Amino acid sequence: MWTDFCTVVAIASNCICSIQSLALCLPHSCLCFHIRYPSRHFLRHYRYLELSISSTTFEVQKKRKESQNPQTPKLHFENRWCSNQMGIKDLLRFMKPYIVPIHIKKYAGKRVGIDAYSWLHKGAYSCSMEICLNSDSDKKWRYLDYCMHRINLLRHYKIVPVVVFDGGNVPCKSVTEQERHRRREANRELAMEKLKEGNVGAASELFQRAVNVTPTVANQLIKLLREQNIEFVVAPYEADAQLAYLSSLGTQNGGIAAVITEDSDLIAYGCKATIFKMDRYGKGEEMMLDKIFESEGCTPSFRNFDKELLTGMCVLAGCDFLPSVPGIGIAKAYALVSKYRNLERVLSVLKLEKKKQMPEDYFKLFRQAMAVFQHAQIYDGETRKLRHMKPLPLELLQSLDEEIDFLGPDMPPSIAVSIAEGRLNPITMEAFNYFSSEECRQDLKQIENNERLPRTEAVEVSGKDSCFMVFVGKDRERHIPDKRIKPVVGDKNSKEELALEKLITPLNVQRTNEDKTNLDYKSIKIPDNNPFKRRKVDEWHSDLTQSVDEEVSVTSEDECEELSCETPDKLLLKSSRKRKLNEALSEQMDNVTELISGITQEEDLVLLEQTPESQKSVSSKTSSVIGRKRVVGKENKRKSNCNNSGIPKNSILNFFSRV
DNA sequence: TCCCCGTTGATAT
DNA sequence: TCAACGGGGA
Repeated sequence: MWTDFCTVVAIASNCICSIQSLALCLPHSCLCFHIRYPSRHFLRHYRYLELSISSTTFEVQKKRKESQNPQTPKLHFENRWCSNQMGIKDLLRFMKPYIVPIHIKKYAGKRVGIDAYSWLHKGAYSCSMEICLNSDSDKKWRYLDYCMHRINLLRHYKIVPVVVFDGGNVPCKSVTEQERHRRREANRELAMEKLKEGNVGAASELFQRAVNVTPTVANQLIKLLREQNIEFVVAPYEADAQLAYLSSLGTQNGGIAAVITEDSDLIAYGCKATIFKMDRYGKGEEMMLDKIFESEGCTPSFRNFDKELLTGMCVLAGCDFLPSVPGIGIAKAYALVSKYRNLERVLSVLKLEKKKQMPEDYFKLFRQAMAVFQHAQIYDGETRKLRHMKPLPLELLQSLDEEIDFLGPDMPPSIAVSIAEGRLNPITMEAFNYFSSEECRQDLKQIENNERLPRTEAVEVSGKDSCFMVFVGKDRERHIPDKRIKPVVGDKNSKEELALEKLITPLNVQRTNEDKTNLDYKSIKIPDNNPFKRRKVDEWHSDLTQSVDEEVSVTSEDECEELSCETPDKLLLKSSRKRKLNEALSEQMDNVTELISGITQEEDLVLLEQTPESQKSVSSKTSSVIGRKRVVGKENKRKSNCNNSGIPKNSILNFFSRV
């Protein structure tokens, strides 16, 4: 409503207004916005747009910066209720006296939480166009390299990374989320226009603003983490809340010593130690909560503050869940809280001072925002259930009229577990395919060939007293670490299958284009991008042995390529020769082939045993061994690929190649 | 005088 | 995305 109103004002008054303000306010449907939304270059050179309206069309004239009249009346657009603010406004600047530069090695031997989306977003900048266009280029996976590079950096310093992903959207943040989504979409459309015009530079800048890190994108990282046995959890809602909760736990209970993030919200959540702006070498800025409350003679002083007052100050200054009252910034918020030391009193004073500018329901919204920071829904890894960070006191419940859905709706434990373990998309509630990328590629090939393919689907089964998830599809048991998630065995008349009424994902669902290309991450193996050039001799040695193995793998790859590079005629001739040879030998070699198939199955089993769950260490030395195993595994899989392209699986050629 | 808030250039990816 | 700067309202 507000944005529509602003647009009407802008057009009706035939005014000249700041183009950035205009961009903030114009609604999605406004043609003028789409056509004239400026590129950064445009913004630098043409500061104002003059809007005039003639019967049916808009005319937009550019005014050069140099010729602008400083007296030009500007419409002041406030779009406060569509906050694009990330975290608490100006909090880090305000807290500067308490922020100290550190190196991540300080946390050697400790568990450190990571806000995964902050890294995913940064990583996505380098390949934003590829992600937006869903390109087939390998560049699309750069964001994974970025994240794994930093995770490897932590592991290098003997830090145990605990990666935390965002889950579903919290209802009270939905306005902010919608606004962000709308801007991304607008930028994407403009980027496409620029691309059509051939202006790749402008398009790429716009794609950077359009890139959206979806749970599907994040799930690619989850797959890598799972393969490397790196601890991760998908929060039911806000990752910040989950991280703050983990930071409140002792190390023995799965707690973390610090959080690496870019979001100042962690301070409002009461996180004990937060590291901001960690760079590629491990340098960052740290803020310890205890030091804030303890330090003397430092301004601003928080000696008389407690966690609640600090959170209150953050909410007053404006956060993702509630924009600030006009005229109240971080400094005013601090002054008020410091003076009255009671949030209710601060609100009463504020109401007297800012009567006109304060929304009627500000008190309620303030309490809700406070409740999000103090009582957010988090996943309890021990009980494997959702719970509140801090239990909701009765008084608070009463003051909120017992409406607590703004914290995010409750969900059955089985769904919470599936989300936390990265098997269920927390937004669409569709099951992720969590096979390895190689298997997915095989599946996709089969889909492309219109072959019938058993799929894995998450299905909610409701009983009288229980609700649990089942997974239907191939290799079920192997991929289900959660014992409560029951595999459905292929008996179509089984009771379970009859009960599959509430399908979370329809069985005939097609994989989206996004899913399809995302499954193709060819280097799902450990990205070898450790930034440290000086390494020990034994590391060089292990690298050398690894490189020998890689050469083996490259050779087999070359062989495959050799096959694929043949002309179709030659290939046909080759395969027909092989087939004839097979047919001739197959009859005589029945017993042998049975033996081979036995070997194949056994080998497959060996491969299965080398699933990531079996890896017990994430140290660099072990990972090189794991890497070696995986290379061998990869080689085997490649061989099976080659088989698919021409040689029957049980053929004698297979046997000889094995020997 | 204080400090909110819009603008701008720099920076990283 | 962030820090710095300056205008302008309180």
